Amino acid sequence: MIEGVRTPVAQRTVEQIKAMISTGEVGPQQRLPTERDLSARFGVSRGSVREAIRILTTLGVLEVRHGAGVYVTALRPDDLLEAFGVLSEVSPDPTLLEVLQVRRMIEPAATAIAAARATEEDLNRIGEMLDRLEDIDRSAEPGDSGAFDLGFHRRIVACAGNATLTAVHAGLSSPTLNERVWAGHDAEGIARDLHEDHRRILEALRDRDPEAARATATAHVLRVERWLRSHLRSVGPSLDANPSAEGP
Amino acid sequence: MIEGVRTPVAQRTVEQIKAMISTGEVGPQQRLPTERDLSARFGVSRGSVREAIRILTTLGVLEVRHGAGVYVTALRPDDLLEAFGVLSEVSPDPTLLEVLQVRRMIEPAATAIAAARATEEDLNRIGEMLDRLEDIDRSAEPGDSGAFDLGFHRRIVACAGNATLTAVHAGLSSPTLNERVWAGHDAEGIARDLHEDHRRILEALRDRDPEAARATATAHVLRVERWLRSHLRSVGPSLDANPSAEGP
DNA sequence: AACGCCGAGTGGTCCGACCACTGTGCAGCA
DNA sequence: TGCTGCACAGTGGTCGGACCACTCGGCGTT
Repeated sequence: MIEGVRTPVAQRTVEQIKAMISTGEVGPQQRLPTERDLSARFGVSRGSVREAIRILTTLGVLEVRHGAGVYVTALRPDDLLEAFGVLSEVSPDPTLLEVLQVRRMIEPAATAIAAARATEEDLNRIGEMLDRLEDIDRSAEPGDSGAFDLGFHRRIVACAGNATLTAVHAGLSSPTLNERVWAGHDAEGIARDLHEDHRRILEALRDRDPEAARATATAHVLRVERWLRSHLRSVGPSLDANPSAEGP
Repeated sequence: MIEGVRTPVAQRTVEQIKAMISTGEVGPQQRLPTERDLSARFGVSRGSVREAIRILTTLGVLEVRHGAGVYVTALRPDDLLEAFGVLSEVSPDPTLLEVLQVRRMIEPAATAIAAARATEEDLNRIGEMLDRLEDIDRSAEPGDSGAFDLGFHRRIVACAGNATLTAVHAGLSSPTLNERVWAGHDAEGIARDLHEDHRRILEALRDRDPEAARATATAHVLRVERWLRSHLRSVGPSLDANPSAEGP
């Protein structure tokens, strides 16, 4: 008997709930039966149902509203790739280099597409973000500098019109990663270079020039990558802390 | 109390466990205190601790061994991106096109790098896999055809030597996705084209020609992408995004 | 008609008990 | 002496019930 595999109850429950979604018994945005009902229906304890729900919530498939019920998400890529962020939170430093290398593959391509697809309004908003970013940095107060840098790149990628791409890119460029890359290394003159990169990227977008967009984006990521590589050895391996309070 | 935000206990526990890892109290591969100990230490119930552990397990940070204890994983990218696969399991069909578009960005780049880095042994194993794939398809038995197709591409990407890239690519090319793309559409003559693509890619790798590798890989993914696009309409819209983003 | 209160129902948390599995050390055997 | 095998203690896995915190809709007041 090869048989004899004991599937954990919680795991089995996960499959059953996924099945409910696959078969269409509950569709996206729709409400699931109550924990107590599911418990009775599957013949398992409520605690096990809760663990299953926790798993699917972490995976971005379900969404729990206290006092209101459990709902299936829209199942859009940004829902399902939400958990992606841990990568840049707990990974050892050398992995950050790998992450940047992956960004060097997708961000230029995305920027090139954005050059062809971005609307005037998109470009204006990207420009505004860049203005604010430079204002902040000029005022020598590195407050949310990273947040706007992030916003700049994300908005560009979003212009490519591919939600999956946007979500993957978001996972590879979390605030935590940015923080870890620049931790304790403000200025050093590289900020000016980065701003220049940003301006060139924006120009390429305004020119509707995909090739220029690709090239400038590549150069930008490459600059960060090289900077990080040269500064990694001096700090040694570490796992960053992360008291990240969720916003929206 | 200025405090007004009520953080769920389980969520807080997740942060506390992550902190234990961040501070180095427990390192990769090491064992965590028992659920009961953590329960006492954090002043929360064992059930809540379990939910927190479930979350971190889903994220690939922890690993549970029944009867032996809870361990921190190696925190390698393939651990942390394991959950990635759900994307291609529950996503609506249109998302599959987006996924392929992302693959079109990273797979050619990865193949180009592989052309420069693959060892002789790598190339031989890739070649063998291709032989088996063609054997299977020629025998008109589409059994594990998909598995070998997957293996072929994954092995190439692995040659790029970037674990993060490998993990991301794996998430974007799961068996489930392959299955969904080709479901019920064996042959149709496209199989021959795909094999030809594969051979060309392998030739480029053997020639150590990154540009050729990039071009052939792009052509290959593009072929799949176009095929899928032309076959998606025939099945009609499945779970497409809906305009009902209203709150109750 | 508009506002505000309240209660039923939902998820959130806790407790204590028992089951299933693992690893280890001791006892028994060869 | 050396190995085998079993029992035990400790761990995660599951269960049931109880109570708390929150949401929401309906009912009453104004």
